Amino acid sequence: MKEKLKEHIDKLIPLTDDEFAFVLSHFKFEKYHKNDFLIQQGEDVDDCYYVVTGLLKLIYMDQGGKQHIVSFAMEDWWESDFSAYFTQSKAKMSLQCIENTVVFSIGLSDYQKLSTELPKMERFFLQKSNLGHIASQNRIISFLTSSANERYEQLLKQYPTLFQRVSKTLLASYLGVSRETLSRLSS
Amino acid sequence: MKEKLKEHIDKLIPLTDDEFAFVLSHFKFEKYHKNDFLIQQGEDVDDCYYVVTGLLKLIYMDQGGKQHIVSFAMEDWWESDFSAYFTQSKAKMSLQCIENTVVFSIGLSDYQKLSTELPKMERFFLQKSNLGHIASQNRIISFLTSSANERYEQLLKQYPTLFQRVSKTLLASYLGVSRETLSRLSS
DNA sequence: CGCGCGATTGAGTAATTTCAAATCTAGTGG
DNA sequence: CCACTAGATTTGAAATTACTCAATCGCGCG
Repeated sequence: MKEKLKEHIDKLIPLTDDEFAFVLSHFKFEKYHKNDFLIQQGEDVDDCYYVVTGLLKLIYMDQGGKQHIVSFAMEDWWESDFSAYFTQSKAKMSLQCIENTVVFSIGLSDYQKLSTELPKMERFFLQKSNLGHIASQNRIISFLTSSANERYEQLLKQYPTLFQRVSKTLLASYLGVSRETLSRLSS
Repeated sequence: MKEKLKEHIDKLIPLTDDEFAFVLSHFKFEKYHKNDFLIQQGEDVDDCYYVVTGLLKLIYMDQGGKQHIVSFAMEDWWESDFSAYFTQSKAKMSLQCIENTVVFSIGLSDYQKLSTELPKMERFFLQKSNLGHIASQNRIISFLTSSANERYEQLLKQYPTLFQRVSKTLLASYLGVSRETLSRLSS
């Protein structure tokens, strides 16, 4: 478990064993079961999560009670309701397990302490944040330029494993179409 | 001009005058005219831009030659094709002036040097990147949960000044609808 | 005045939604 | 092994929404 996190960080910013031990001391190791909530809409967001194994969904519930998948968080992903996390406000989204999931979590004060005390980690978080920003922008581009059908094909190409792990209903909710429409798409 | 940048950074991370002078030495000061390109799709992306005054559009052109507005960059915004910038690859998007625009620009090596030599700035860039990520996610949520009509109203509420500064055609391209459809929306 | 550009309107077509019904699938108990 | 059920998926049909292509309108500017 620890090794996975170390390798993950090392890919961007190589750390010595001592440095990694220091990093690790800021994290909590947690296991959740399918359908457990890590974050509940309307409540405080204490932690940011690194997914070791399992699968999470970040969901936004609209006024009509309909759920929308803002993001899937797979192995090696970092996820939270970042807006609520960084501003210490109530969650606008929920983070829930699709599968049993193992994470490392870090509270905001530890996140900041770690960033300050080990500049390499601030660099790491900066690069991760940039990548997250870029990923979101690519999703926006796919909404702007592609039909539901094309978005579906892009998703399958990019994350072929999702196909086996989540229901079509959830995929539809991620793509922004009704489950009936998704069911009628080609391929 | 310099004062605007300093105030902007100070809002998140207060700097001494000496520190700011050091920061500023990494930036270039540039003026562009309406319709000028700061970044051209397919070419190298040398810089990231802070908009002092003016207005930019970040556009993605699809296979059919249709332009899509990924983002407007107004006063105090940071913009670039971040993917191409950070990975030193060719631009997938163009950045073009809607109005005459004044910017501070910074090359990647200066960005990295500055981040390393002045940790406060790495902290600043991290916070900015987080905010950018959050903004993109909110835009995704509005695609998932809202009709074209609602997205239009949200945009007007959030950036009422845009309304006077850009053509309806561009607004439509930002919202992901045809200009004819936008023209038929209420309000 | 007349040109050009952006915005609007009209009409037909295509895509998507909604609601309802039918089908499929996996797990359970007889 | 079969019947049964709950949940997910698919299909059908009507209604809505958005798109495209074309024509028209409105206005600023030479």
